[in-house]
Amino acid sequence: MLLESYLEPYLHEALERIGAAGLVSPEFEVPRVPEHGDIATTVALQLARFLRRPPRHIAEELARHLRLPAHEVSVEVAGAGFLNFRFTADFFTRLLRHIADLGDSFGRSTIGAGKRANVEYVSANPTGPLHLGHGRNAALGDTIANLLAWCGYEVTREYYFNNAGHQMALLGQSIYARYRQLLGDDYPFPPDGYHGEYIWDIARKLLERYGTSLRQESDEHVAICRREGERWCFAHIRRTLERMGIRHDVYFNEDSLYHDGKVDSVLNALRERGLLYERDGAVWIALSRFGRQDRVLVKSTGEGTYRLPDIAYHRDKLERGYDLIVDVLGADHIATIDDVLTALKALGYDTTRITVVLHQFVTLTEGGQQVKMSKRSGKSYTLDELLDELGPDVVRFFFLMRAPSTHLEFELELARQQTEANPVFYLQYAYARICSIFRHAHARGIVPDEAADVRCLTLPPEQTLIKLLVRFPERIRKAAQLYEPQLLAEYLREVAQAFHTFYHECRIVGAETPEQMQARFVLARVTQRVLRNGLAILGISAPERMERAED
RNA sequence: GCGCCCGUAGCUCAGCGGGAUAGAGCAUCGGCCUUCUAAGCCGAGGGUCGCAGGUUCAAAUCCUGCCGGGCGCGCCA
Repeated sequence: MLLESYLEPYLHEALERIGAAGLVSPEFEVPRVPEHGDIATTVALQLARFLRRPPRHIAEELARHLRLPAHEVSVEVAGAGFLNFRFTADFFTRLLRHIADLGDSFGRSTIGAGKRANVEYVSANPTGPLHLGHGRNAALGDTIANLLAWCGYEVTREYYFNNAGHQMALLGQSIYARYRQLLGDDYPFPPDGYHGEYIWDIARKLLERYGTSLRQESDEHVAICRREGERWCFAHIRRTLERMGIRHDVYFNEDSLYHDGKVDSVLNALRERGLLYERDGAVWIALSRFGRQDRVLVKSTGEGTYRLPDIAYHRDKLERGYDLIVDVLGADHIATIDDVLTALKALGYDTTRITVVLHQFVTLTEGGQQVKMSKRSGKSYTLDELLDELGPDVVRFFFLMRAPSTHLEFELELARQQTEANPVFYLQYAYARICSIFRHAHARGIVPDEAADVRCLTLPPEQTLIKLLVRFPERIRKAAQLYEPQLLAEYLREVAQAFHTFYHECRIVGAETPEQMQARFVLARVTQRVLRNGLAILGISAPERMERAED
């Protein structure tokens, strides 16, 4: 239970008694320093201007009229007019008992119960391997989906697969050119073609499978290259994502929007609303009516621009009836996504169901110097190379530990360190250490009692840890509602820290009494669950043992 | 030129639905392993929260302007 919701009725009552009910809605905050109590309200400060009285006086009067159960909570007036509440140790141990009984459901909420959410992420074109930016997108999207699931949403994880259009044609042409070059032909490479080494790999595969039978240039042969290239790239992408523990529920093909008539349908709908016009042989959408720029939807060649299927795709997601649609996009989509949303709004859709999570770019550094190219391949770093070098846990954590809206500097030297410097190991170590305690107890024939009385946990390290654990559900909810996984990462660091401190000051096996030992087992068990489930939401493994690095 | 994001400790960043002494990690310095994993704990130093105005009882947090950095502004995706 939240301390706020516990206090609200008492506070409301006191406000009524002093004739100040309904003037403001009381704000609560968790004080930065423990001396200021467990939770504070600034309601007296908020009321000062309405009551035209010094806030300190209002606070004192409120304190006098608060009828709090003394065995649970006390109040004091402090500073300019804060009301600081301090709960008793007994109150917190009862909360601990409660959350221990919740087991693995502790942390889950029902704010999304009965609602369906769709989270679209990665959605990279199948024209090559995934890079760093895709990695950040993947980690963010997957974690946001996990967070929403913990809030009770029924979550669909979706990948929008851009397999129509110009870029794919270019992929086919690039592969075809390499294929011909492998045959020794002096065949020109397309000017904007894909230069990566993998294009040669695909061409070699084609050579193995088709021999020289594609040598005669034709649309059909280039189409074979395109198809094989798409298949190769997509398989590659899926493998990379699987290494990060990511699997989508739905792979939505862009070309299906054309085949199923959804592109035509959206064009018709826009035309009916008078939002389309022709100029220079192209079809434009009149977004300038909504304060934006007009854009081409159908090129004079008859091809759609990428905006057209994007609108059709988002319309399709809206039509599928999701209560919440989340798009995780890189900063380069800033301009276009607003066009899509504006068009959908013009079609009468409720676009407030769509939330766009934009993340900024990733720069890779090593010793403070920007790394553009991989030393191994000489090409720009791929996500696979990063996973090879660092493993999925470190990669995911580094992508998640910063707010999406900030530029992310991925420091290779720090990430490589398998020791104290690396923040991800700090969390995993706390978990492994707890597991070790239970192993140690088991080896000595001690059986932890899950239902033990925990009222004796009144020491500062014990109380600090309990107070932190209690906040787990609230932190998940906040991270989910703001789409900011780093809030959870930071919280888990605090939990790990509080546990390490507790560990150093309080023995479990070897406690003063059997009762104390059993109570501390319960505390360790709840901490273990919070760490395991928190790490699972971030998509990071919780190892039951970690070998100590050699000095 | 326009739009979005960022400017907080030597470095990387939390905090920013306003609140009481601005935090963490790394780096630096000093303590702690006959006891459940020292990948740990305890402590120290280090800040005009880019600058200037404004709103407020109260601004790192909200508003405006400026300065600095990133990204975007195609009949490319």
